[in-house]
Amino acid sequence: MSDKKPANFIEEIIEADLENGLNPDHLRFRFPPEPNGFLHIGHASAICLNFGLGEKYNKPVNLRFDDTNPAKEESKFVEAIQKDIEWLGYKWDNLCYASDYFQQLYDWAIQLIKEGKAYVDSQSSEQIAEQKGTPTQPGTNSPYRNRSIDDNLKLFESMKNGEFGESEHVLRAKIDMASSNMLMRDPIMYRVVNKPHHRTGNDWKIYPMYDWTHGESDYLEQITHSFCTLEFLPHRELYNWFLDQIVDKDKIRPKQREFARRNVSHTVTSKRKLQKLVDDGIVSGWDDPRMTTISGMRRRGYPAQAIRNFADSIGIAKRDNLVDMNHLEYFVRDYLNKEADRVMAVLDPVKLVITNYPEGKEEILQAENSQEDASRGYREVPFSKVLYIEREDYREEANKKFFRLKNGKEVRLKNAYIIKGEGCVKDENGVITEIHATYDPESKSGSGTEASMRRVKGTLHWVSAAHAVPVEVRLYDRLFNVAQPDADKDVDFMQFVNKESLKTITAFGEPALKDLEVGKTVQFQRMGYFSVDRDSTSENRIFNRTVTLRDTWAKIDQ
RNA sequence: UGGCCUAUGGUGUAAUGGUAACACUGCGGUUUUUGGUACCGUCAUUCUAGGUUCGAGUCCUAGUAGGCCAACCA
Repeated sequence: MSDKKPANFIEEIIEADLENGLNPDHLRFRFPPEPNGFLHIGHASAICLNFGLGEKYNKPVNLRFDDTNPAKEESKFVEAIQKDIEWLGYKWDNLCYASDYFQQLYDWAIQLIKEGKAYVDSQSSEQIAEQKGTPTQPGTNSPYRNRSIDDNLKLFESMKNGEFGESEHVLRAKIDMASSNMLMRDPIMYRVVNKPHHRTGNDWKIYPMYDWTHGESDYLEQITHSFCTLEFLPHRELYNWFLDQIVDKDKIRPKQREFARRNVSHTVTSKRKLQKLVDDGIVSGWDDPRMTTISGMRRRGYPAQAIRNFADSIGIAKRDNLVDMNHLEYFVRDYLNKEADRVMAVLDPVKLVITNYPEGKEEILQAENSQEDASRGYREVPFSKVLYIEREDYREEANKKFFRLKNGKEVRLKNAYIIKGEGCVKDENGVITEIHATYDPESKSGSGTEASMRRVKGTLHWVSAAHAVPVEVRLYDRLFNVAQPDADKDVDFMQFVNKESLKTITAFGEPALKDLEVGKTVQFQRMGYFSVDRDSTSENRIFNRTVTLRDTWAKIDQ
C-alpha cells in the first residue's frame, strides 16, 4: 500500500485491490504500444500514468510491443518508441513483445477449439460483417458455427501452415451472436496475413487479433492492472471471457480498467493526420518542432520533466477533456525558468550608437547566467560603442506606458550602463537605421556606484555589433489556429493549419552562443527559450524557439 | 432508434453524505537590472427536474447534453 493518498480513481482501484488481499509484491504494470507509428503527447500521458504508478508503488512496469499486425508494424518504430520512453526518464522492467507469445496463444487456441469454444469460419469478411448485426440489431450465426472439432482443428492447422490465402478462413470464438456487446458476437481470434513480421519473419502465416492477444499477454506477464483508454471499455467483457478460458486460479488474474484519453488543444494526434502534415510538407517530418510527437517536443526543446509535470498536473478521469496548450507551455516555462541559463540575442536588430562612448574602446562585462540561481555564475560579454537592440525597443516618442528607449529618457542596458535616447537616423523611407544615445559612465552594472543603483524603469538586452554572432532562429508558433482542428468530421482539419507557424530569421547573439551544444536550451533574455537544433553546423548555430516568455506588454500594446 | 460510459468555474482535476478545494488562463495589484520570475487579491449557488436524508456535488429516478460500440486495426 502506498503512503500517499490516491491521486485519482485509478489509484483508488489499486488501493481497493490491495485492501481486498492483493499481495502488494505482486503489483505489476505495463505500457503496451503498437509499433506502427511515433509516440505523441497522448501516449506521453499514458506512459506517465503507467510508469508513474510503477514509481509510486516501486513496482515493475513492462514495455510490451503489441505487434500482432505485420501489415502495419516496423522495427524502426520499436526503436523510436524505446528512445522516447527512455528520454522521458522511465525504465521498464521487461522488454516484451506480444509476438513472443504467438506459440502459447496458438496452443491455447487449439485448446478452445477442442472445447468447442472456437471455430473456423470460411465466409468472406463482407458476409461475416453482415451477420454481425448492428448495435441496435442482434447478429445471426455463421453457417460454419457448428463445424466439427476435427474439421476445425484441420482447417486451423492448414491456416497456420500457409495453405490458404488471406481472408479465406478465420478462427472465431464461439460466444453469443445476440449479445448487446458487438465484440461478443463471435469475435475473430486469428486471421491469415501473408506478410513477414518484423521479429518472427515468415514463421507465422496466422496472426492473433488484439482482443485475443492483449489479456493473455497481460496474464503471461502477470500484470495486475492493465490500464487503457475508454474506447476499450466494451472490450473488457471480451478480455474477461478470454481470460476465463485459460486462467489458473493460483496465478494473478489481470484486471482491465479504462480512463479518458487526454487531449491537448491546437494539435492533432491521429496517425493519419500527422502523416498528412508530413506528406503535404506542412512540417519537415515526424520530429518537426511543431509536432506534438514526443520526438517533436524533444527537438523543440521541451524538457522531459516538463512533460511529466504536465501529465501529472492534468490528472486522470473518465470524462471527455481538452487541455489547453498553454497549460503544457506553463510547465515548459516553469521548468526552463529554473534550469535555463540566460543569454542575450537580438532577433530584430537595429543599430544603437553610444555617441559619448570612446571610439574603438571595448569592455568585457560580467553577466549573470541566471537570476534564479546565483550559483550558476557569470559569463563575459563584450561591450562597445556600436550595439544592436531590438527595433521594437525604441520609439522616438511614446507615452509613459512605454518604458523602453525613447528620446530624452533613460533606460538600462542589461548588465551594462544606463543610457539616454538622443535621436535617430532614418533612410529615405522613414525606416530607422541607427539610434543615437549617450551613456552614463558612472552607471556600470555591478560597480556599486550610486549612479549604477539608480532606479530606471526599463531594461533592454543588447549585443555588441562588432562581436555579434549571426545565428539562424526558427520562430515556432502553434501548428493550428483553432483549439480543436479535428472537432468536426465534415470539415478538413488542414484548413486550420497556421500558415505562420514557422518564421525563420537571422538574429545576432552574444559570443557565448557559439559554444552551445545541440539540444541545449537557453533563455534569450526578454524573448523566450531557445534550443539548439540538430541542423546546426559548427559555423551556423540554429535555434528553435521552444516557447516565448509570458508577455504582458504585448497585451497592453495592442 | 439498442447497450454502455460521462456531466463540478473559461480549462483540467479534487472534495468518498457534513462550510465546493488546487493548478492553469483571464483580470487587478506588490516586488523586480528580463513588461520574465516571485508574491497578493479576484472570477462557481456542481446540466435540469423530482426523490431519499437533519443534511446531497456525492445516493435513487427521469430527462437533457456529450462520448463509445457495426476493421480479418490496436
